[in-house]
Amino acid sequence: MSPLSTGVLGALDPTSDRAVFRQIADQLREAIDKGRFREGEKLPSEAELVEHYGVSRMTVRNSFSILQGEGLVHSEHGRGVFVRPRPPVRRLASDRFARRHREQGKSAFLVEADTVGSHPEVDSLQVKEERATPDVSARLGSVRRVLVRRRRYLLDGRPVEFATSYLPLDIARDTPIAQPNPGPGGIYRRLEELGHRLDHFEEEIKARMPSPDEVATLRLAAGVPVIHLIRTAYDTEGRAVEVCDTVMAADAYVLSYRLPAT
Amino acid sequence: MSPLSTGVLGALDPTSDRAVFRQIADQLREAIDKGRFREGEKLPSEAELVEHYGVSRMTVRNSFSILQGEGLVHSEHGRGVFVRPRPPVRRLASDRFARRHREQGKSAFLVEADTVGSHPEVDSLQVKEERATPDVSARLGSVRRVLVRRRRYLLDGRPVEFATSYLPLDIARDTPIAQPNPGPGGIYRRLEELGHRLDHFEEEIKARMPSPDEVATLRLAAGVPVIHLIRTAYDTEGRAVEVCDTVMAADAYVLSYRLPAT
DNA sequence: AAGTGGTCTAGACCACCTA
DNA sequence: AGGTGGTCTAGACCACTTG
Repeated sequence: MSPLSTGVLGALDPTSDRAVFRQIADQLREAIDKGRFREGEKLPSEAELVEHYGVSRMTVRNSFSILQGEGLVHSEHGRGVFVRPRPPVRRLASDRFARRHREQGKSAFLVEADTVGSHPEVDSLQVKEERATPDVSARLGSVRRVLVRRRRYLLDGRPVEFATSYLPLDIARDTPIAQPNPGPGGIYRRLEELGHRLDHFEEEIKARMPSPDEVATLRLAAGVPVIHLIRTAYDTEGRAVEVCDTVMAADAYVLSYRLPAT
Repeated sequence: MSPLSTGVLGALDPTSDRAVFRQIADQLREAIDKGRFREGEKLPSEAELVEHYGVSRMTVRNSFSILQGEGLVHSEHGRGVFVRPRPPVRRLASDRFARRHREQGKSAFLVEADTVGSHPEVDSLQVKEERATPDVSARLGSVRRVLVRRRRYLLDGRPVEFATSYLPLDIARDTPIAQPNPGPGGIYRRLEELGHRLDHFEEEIKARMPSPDEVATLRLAAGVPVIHLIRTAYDTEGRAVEVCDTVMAADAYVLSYRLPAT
């Protein structure tokens, strides 16, 4: 409630063509960018900004709404509007499916979380048989029914990724892959034990805004896109043996790939 | 103005806890998802929805604002609110930097656009020397000054990507790379001619909402994230010879990568 | 109890587009 | 000219958080 909390903000330019609520958003954005408001810090309240700029409350709220859409701030009912902190980031390296990693006991997700000191969890585990969607069927080579494995990954209690694997029934039915816990090394190691020696993976990446479902599942803040990754695993005979559809909170990931120049 | 244009929409549930503007957004979203409103089609006007639901205009506008944030619709001043059409997508394959492509005459962007029948353009070309930012310097191995090449790529008149390349001065100064048009095969081919045989590239990918600058440069619609890609090129001696920082309209791209399983 | 953001109303004037 | 969205006001009541 300090009268100085708006001290870093300037005045409006009444001669400008730019809408008032955009000018206010511009000033707040600049203040955030310049570090005048730090991560996690509370911005001036709506009432203070109404007072400072001499505008109506809806105008101030429109400004906040812009910044929220840009993912710069988030609001907490009854508490205030805060500069959104950057969450810890999960880096996915291009060697993450190397056989040497599979040959260790734990799954890639758990191993990696340990090395960065985060607490990993997997929940919403679901394994069942379903009819293949046209897209999955096309990727797996005209398969009718598939084994589906869904699971959600969390780091330090925060959901970061929701993944769904699809495997042809003739490969996966009545194998450890159809168990909720497929055992050490994960399903890729089981596939190799079943004689499907893995050759390579193909990953397709898109980014988009989340659906309301995805907002709920990943507990996404406003202004956070998702990375939608579809990976297909091929064995040495050129057969697609798994499709994995993954939706990731974009603010929690950096993907990295190595490309040959030859 | 047809009284039937809201025919696909239901009634509000006054007993629901869900805010009215969210209920309206839900109904519109569902209608769009089910194809009751097609791509590019106009939604009922604000006035019609005010009439249909018996709410105030601001409430209807809040609903539209949700859908806009999700990238589902876009508004045109004086015309209406429309279902946002999905633009044509540019697919980037993981072999896009293979030497065989460099050895052809044209740049990758132009070749590829031709094959999908789009009209490619490059503008805002800018070449100059600058001090390296800390991040670029770290990636290039403690380089102080760099040659900077900026350019914007367009497909069929639509900006889709804005790229900035950084090269160490000792490599690029007084070479064709410092020319606005570096010649056939692009700067990667020039680098090889200068004795820097390329070994591999590393790409780092993030997704996030665009800054206001990026919205302007790429003419992004509301609710469209950007893919931020940073590529580093390494020569056979392990030296980083170029860093390319690229911001792409996420709705215009699918990236694809091949990962080894070994 | 006081302060905060969340929702909603009922107006107003403007700029833009189509006809 | 009439319809459309863009901006803005001045209220109101509510739900949530904090002291």
